[in-house]
Amino acid sequence: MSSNASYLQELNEVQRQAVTHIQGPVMIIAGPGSGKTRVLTYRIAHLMHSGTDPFAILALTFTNKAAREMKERITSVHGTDARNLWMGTFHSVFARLLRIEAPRLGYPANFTIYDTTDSKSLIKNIVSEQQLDDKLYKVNTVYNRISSAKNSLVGPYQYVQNAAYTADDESAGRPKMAELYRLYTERCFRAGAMDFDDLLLKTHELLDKFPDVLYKYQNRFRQVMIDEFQDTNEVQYAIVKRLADVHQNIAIVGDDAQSIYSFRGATIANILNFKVDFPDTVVYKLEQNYRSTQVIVDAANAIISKNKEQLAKKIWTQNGEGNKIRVIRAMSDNEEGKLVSETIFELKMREHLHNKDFAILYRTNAQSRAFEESLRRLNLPYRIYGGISFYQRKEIKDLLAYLKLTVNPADEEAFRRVINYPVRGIGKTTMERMTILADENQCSLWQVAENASALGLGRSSGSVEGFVQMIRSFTALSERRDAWELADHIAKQTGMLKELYADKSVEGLSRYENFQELLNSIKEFSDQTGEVLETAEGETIEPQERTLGAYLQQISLLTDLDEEGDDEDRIKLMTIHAAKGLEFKCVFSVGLEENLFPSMMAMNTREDLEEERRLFYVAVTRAEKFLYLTYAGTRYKYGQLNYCEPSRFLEEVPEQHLEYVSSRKAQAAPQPSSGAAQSIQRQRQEQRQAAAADYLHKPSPNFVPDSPEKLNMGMQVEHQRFGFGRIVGLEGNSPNRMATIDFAAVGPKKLLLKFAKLRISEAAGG
DNA sequence: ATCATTAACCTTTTT
DNA sequence: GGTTAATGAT
Repeated sequence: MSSNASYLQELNEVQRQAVTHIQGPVMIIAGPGSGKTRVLTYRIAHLMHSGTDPFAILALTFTNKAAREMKERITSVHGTDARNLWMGTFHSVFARLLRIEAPRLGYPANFTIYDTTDSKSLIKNIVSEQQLDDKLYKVNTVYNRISSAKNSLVGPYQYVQNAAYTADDESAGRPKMAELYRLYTERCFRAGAMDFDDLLLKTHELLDKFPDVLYKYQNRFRQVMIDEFQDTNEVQYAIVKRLADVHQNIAIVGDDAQSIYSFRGATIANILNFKVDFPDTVVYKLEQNYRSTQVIVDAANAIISKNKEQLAKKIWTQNGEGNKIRVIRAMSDNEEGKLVSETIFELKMREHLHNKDFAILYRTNAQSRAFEESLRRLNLPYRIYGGISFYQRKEIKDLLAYLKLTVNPADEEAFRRVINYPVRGIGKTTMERMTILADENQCSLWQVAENASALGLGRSSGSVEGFVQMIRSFTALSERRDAWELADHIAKQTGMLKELYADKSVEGLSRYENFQELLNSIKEFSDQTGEVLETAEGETIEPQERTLGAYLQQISLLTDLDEEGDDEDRIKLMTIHAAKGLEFKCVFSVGLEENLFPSMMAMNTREDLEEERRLFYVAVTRAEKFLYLTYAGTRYKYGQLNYCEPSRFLEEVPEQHLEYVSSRKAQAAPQPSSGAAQSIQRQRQEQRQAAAADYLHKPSPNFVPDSPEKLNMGMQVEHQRFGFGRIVGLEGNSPNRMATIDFAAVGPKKLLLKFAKLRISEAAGG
């Protein structure tokens, strides 16, 4: 290699081989913490370093965040032209491709992207229009059925002819499923809309139907890389397989042990097929873990070894042994929250950690509330990832719907959303009549609206046509104004802004703030200058085109995991799924109970259970230094109290790596070795005793912490939890100034003043 | 046609 | 527990 390729020095032997092997198919099996991202980024840097045009490199990830991170790291290793890479999520890259090629398939270039909510709302409409029983044809069922068909490359036409699908539907008493799929597809098409799955399915269709298009992209992308390959589904693999078919330069990176998305169609078969489809594949295994302690790596290995289906590999580490994994049992879900928060509070001080070093990982989003409450009570800053995204809020979707209509008036979901918001007297009856008319004429609702009076809509014609005029004026304006100016105009013109401003309730205020935040984000987008770039082939593309359409596309593929704020010093709360690919100094894997984790839905087949176990493996391997496993004895579900059994997964962690904690007092208590189940029994008793003997200090009713500058040697102070004590030592300078305080109840403790909340109860005498 | 109260549904996991 | 569709009153 050339002498200035100094970045190769930073890699171990296997990593270096994987990075420098740039001809032909490569499979990189990357265990947790094995420097996977490093290998990916350095490989791309190396490609460019070796003369590959960045425009010829296609790099696909599953999250925007992973893509963004990689771009940043490549830029820092290699230089500035990382922005020219075709790098992003499967969905965003192919949306971009479809933006160019969609007209070939009869879609407008400015097609709308339906998010899950849009899709489900459309399905709901169709089911009711077809006068089918919505208890039998549940929205979620229909949606999932259609989605999984799409992910398996089965279109509506193939669906009817596919005995496996139709037989399933028949036996489930849902013979109309195929018809619903057909209608749904048709409606999306008429609305000029693609759902998430279409972005993949239509890309595949495009490459399949048009040899010239296939040829174009096969030759454009001379290097293809895929991250988290174990999560790819059938369509995704079919697409990349075709793209790499000619040059065979394809590198996949993944870990079968971290495959946790089979519910979304991901299939391990892709890893097996890869070797068949690309017979010259060279495999590299990254097995050294740089992330976690010996104890954590050992425990993770033991857990995953319980699975039958897996590729052979042995993850090892040179890191120190580290602390034992602590198991905390709480009486209830609320106490679980309290114990976790208190443990964080304490550990943060003892180990001088930051908030952002902590993560609370759970199986379901619904579990977040107990932690949220207890963290707030202790004044610990946190951030919840997942749940309702910013872009899912009503006030946000409303404005976005106007913007979408401006770009693509055929968009049915956007139309329905704002046709009567703010109220303009177009109600249910009118909408029903319009829906029927659209169906009779095989056209969009918009086209019906355009001809409202001609089609005989009667009284409402006036308001409907007024609406049409308004949207047309927005479209006209959008040609002369940027995205922000238009959004601002719409907000005022429609009266939305006024209406939101008028609502002075707490929620109303927050809705208004969200609305402003959206306007700001549009402004930010508009203010960035667009750049027109040229490819090696002399073709012009505008990857950062600052149009309204581009803005809408970008945000429709955003998750709230992608939102800013990674650097903020907050405790992170998220599902284990969302945590994949991340690492934290200290991880709490919570809710380790039967029927929750493993989930009740996932205990029917061994495959399901093994996926849950891989999920547990992912949770455990997120931790660098400290790992806590917690569970509760009772938990509320739908507001009903349920008794819980400890998860079977707890028993799969080798006993010698565990330490059972009943309260802060009992932390150091030695445990004679015995079965995990027995220990859990014992823990139950200890917990009860500890609860009775809880010495915790109750802060004075008017407890308000004093600022750290006021503290001096010898002062009597009160701490929220440790009670009263005297300052016997002060060291360091702000912001890392520390005090040693001799507490009456718990003895001397060293506290970081930045975090400790202390109230001066009595100044030092003399 | 709109607002307010009631009933049902829900929870895996996400681009 | 909380949201959201369906019913009923103005």
